[in-house]
Amino acid sequence: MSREFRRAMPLLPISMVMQLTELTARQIRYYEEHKLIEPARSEGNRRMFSLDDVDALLEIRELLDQGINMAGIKKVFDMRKTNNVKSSNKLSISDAELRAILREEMQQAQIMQKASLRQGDLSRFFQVKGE
Amino acid sequence: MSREFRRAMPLLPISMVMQLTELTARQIRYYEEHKLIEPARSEGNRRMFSLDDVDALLEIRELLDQGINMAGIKKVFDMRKTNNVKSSNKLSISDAELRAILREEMQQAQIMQKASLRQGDLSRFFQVKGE
DNA sequence: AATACCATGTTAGAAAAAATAACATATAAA
DNA sequence: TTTATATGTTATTTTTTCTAACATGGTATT
Repeated sequence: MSREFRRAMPLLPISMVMQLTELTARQIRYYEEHKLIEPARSEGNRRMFSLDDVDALLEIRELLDQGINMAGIKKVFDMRKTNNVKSSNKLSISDAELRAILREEMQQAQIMQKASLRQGDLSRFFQVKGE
Repeated sequence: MSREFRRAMPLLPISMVMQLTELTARQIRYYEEHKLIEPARSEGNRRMFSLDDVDALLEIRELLDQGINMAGIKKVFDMRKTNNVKSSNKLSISDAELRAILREEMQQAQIMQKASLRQGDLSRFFQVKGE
């Protein structure tokens, strides 16, 4: 419980998140606008991000790199959310479904050959899920 | 590599550290002046604190609460440092864990102290959207 | 081809946070 | 009492972040 709490704790200013995710402030705010993340706000209205937020942003970046657009990313996030509710644990069926959606979205997106950066996972810096 | 690296990573602005430790900015800077902590600096010269820094500050606060003055705290810190080098991990690790536990308990206490929403755990510190 | 939309860049102006530095002060030590 | 400690307070400047608006290159649609 407390580990989850820590990961959900809003601690980081946007500058740090920019560095960790290699996203611009504009992008981060845009994704918030589209409800992909919902960072907390400080008293003075500054966004404060949790490690969970950073995770989400890293995943967004990864999906973007794969040529998936906002609509697709939203779908992926929604599916993940509902899947988590149902089978509170790891995937297998959900994984297959997810791949299906990904393929679909990738087709529609006419992927261009972007050198696929390997996913910059938070595990470089933080304890993730397992530990 | 990762665990220590993560905990040593400078992520937090001073405002967060103030809330986590319940120390004033003045105090935190004063302890830095006395070399009890050495937070990193951002490009623009802002102090960025690691979780290790927060740990140290929590311990400082604890010792202060016990009536120990700066000189005493310095000594304690020095002893711990040399102990870490000499008797390697066994002692220091358990000690770090102890502090971690203490911190968790504090957090838990803060949670309990207030019936809160899932993301509202820190709502005395932050204004969370939709609250 | 022309148009519209999407995701992001850029810029301006305002507000908040944080830095340094100086001076103030209550308590403890000498 | 005088001095030293540890922290408060205030002023000023710099950095960071915010919102909002407009700009733009690439896709998709018509």
